[in-house]
Amino acid sequence: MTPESTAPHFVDDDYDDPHIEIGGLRIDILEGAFSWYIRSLDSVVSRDLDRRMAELEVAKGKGKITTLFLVDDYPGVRPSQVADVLMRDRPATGRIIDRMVSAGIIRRETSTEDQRAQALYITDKGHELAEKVREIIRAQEAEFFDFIAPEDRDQFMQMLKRVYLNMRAKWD
Amino acid sequence: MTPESTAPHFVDDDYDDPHIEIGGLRIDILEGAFSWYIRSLDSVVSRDLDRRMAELEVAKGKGKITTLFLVDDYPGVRPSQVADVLMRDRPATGRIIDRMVSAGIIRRETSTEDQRAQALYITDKGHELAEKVREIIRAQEAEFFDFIAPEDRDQFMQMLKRVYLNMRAKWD
DNA sequence: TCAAAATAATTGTATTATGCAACTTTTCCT
DNA sequence: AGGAAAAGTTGCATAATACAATTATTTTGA
Repeated sequence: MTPESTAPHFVDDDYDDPHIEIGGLRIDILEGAFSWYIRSLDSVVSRDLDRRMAELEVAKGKGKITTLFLVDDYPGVRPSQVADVLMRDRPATGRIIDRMVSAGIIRRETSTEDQRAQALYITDKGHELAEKVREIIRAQEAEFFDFIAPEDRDQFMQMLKRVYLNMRAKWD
Repeated sequence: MTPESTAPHFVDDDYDDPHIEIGGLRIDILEGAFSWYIRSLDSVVSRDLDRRMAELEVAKGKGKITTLFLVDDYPGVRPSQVADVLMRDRPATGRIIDRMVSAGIIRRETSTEDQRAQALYITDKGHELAEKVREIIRAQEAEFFDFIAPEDRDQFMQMLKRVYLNMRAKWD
């Protein structure tokens, strides 16, 4: 989108500095741990996302956005399938769905094939919401990760994807 | 540690597959968003970490581990400095500290130079705990990210570090 | 065929996080 | 000295979160 020349460049950062210093404190111990970076990045990204979506019905917490998109894309999807994508247990998934149903975003029906199971459907309101949320996420990606140069962008994305897939494999 | 040849290799994965499929559902929409991967990875990593630390006083939630290490490494560090590292507001940080003080992990004193401020110190119990936690994190890193080949490991770490630093810059 | 096992989802419980706004106390600045 | 700034605390409203136990339905298999 933005020409590479105008965007701040990834390589400009002192990325090869062996230690990170914050307010005079060197946080050496924490470095070297993937988990620490992942968890720190998550805080910032999630908080920013919450702010951008503050007025929408799917703000706060992890799972609602993915659920919204899944139901929007797969009419009749079942809670257990959603739980599987979310890598969360069914109670947690069920409560996410509860709230979304109360908000009139999705609709719950009993599956015709299996009386135990439910089939989820998006409502008109939910579909509109999904469009808004997609736009917000696009905006966040553009504004928040703008410092990553296009080449590095692909590489970082591929790495995240690999780690994600391997982590899923470990999870199942 | 483990020789490269025995570890499952990073490059073996179908990392260049353009879409990810879970239980028959293609989650194309979610791909392309850094935030989605970061948030998903966080869930898994954090949950695993919580399990490993279930019996310890710093289990659950983000911030306690970093706080523990900071106080252990920097005797007299102030809550506001901790909040700065955590990128969290002071109430949140204060409550983390409250619980750690109650648990006898750290000690709170009024700073001698500034009557408004506090100085935090680790207790013997806290120091022991820090050692245990360091070991747990080492174990998690080894077991959880074992599929990343050594070369890729450095690369991924550098990328995370760059993104982290840029995100901090945006935050301040 | 019918009881046991597996599967789908809900409910209950206890703990914790989270962000924001309002407030107190102390220090800094001019 | 007087107001602004800074360090922490408290209150409040929402919600997430994991785990155990329960109900209802379907599948399995002897």
